[in-house]
Amino acid sequence: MTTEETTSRVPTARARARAELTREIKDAARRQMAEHGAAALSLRAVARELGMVSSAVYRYVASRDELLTALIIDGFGAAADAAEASETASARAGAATRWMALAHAIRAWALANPADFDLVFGSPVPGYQAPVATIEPVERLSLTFIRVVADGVASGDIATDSITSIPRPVHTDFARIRELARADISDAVLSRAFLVWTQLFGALSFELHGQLHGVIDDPDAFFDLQIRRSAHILVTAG
Amino acid sequence: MTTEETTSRVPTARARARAELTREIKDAARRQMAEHGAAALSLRAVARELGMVSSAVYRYVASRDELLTALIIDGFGAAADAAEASETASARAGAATRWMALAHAIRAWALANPADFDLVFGSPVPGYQAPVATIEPVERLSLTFIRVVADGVASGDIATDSITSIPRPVHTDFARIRELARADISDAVLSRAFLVWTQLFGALSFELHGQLHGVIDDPDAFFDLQIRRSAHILVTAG
DNA sequence: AAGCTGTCAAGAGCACTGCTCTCGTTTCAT
DNA sequence: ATGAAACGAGAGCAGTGCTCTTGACAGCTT
Repeated sequence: MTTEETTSRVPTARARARAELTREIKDAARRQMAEHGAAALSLRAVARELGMVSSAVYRYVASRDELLTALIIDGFGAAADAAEASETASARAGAATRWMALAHAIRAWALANPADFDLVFGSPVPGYQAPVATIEPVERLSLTFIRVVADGVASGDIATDSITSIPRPVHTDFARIRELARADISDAVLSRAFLVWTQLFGALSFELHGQLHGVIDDPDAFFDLQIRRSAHILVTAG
Repeated sequence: MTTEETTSRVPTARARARAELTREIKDAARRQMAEHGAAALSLRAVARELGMVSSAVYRYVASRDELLTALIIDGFGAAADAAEASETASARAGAATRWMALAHAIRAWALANPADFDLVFGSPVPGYQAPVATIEPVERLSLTFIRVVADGVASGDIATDSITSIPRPVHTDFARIRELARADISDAVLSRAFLVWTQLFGALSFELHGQLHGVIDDPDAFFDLQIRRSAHILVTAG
């Protein structure tokens, strides 16, 4: 993080020790973040856990924010990876099936890494401003979804109703997305796609933040039902 | 908060001063929370703003968490109030119209009080655990929504498809909600209601957390479109 | 009117945070 | 072998929530 690697072929003992320690710091930070939340991540606590003094950690990590950023990129990259894996695994299936697989993959990741989820989709940590580098994995995740939709449209799985009138400014936004994703998805379908996409994260937010407590006892079954409905919405002309 | 009021009819000068200062503390805290986020709320900063020393604030507020709780209840009560107001204002309209009005009211509140939104629906503040008292306004908000749905079912605005098979555990959960809300809403409709409800908060979360930046330039138009779609989903049998 | 009681603002202090700087030491490359 | 770079440790600054003590004052009772 702080310094440049030497260009020697064989990594020196120091370099290896450095890589090792950097990894340990990230691991400890990840553990703490998972346990006490991202906002409570403390460099001093990380240092304590590793049996070193706080200032020593700064040899490996420039700042708390930089560490946070690294964790975001790693953690969220994992989400994008999981999504892409589910994508390729069900690539031959219909659009509805693929969407459900994708949604379940994202949920599994979110349940396993709630802190990462909050870091990207939740309220931002007070002093922390997520740098541009963090949007790359988010974009990858979104594009995975858009690809499912585009394929569904191409294969005819997703009905393309043209009735719904799309307001002018939204049409402009949608046109840009089409261009960016290089996918020919009609405004109506794009709007349905946004609907199920935001619904997914709304449902995850509710589940992760305990909003379902005392209301829904079986979140798994509930989520599955919800996502089946959303798949139907995505596929069927409204 | 800390001490008991005297039982005298006319409030003494001291009691009035106390009430006044308590209000000022809450106001200042609310301002700070709106500006820097809930997690960054600092009692010392509040004290500074009011020109007093930090320890003096503890005469009026037991702890930072208690202050946070008070702000949640107040702020979220406002949301429930706004929702109920929109409810009574459009009580004679159809279910779709009422739902759209309710959604817009909730969005308006969320945009005006993003910190409160995060405090209730976002990632919890590190050390803070929301006490039970805070769920009362949340429940009020949910019940307002359920009433709209129940009325829509009763009036025939909301189609009651019975085809969709609901898993056993979810059926049990739904039955309890029916009983709790004293509303006769079929499983299928209830499931649709959950869908649009979570979609609403997913959309708000995306908008409030900047997830739409560079993607959607006109959030107002976009939200309106989304909520029209969700109204259609709520009303139409899937 | 005097005195007692409880409330008040203020300050010092504890343990914690992120972060910087300095100081010797160790390691590596030349 | 020597000089530079990297390193761990420690002190220190400014900030946080919160507690305890102190001295001043208001309001009620006698």
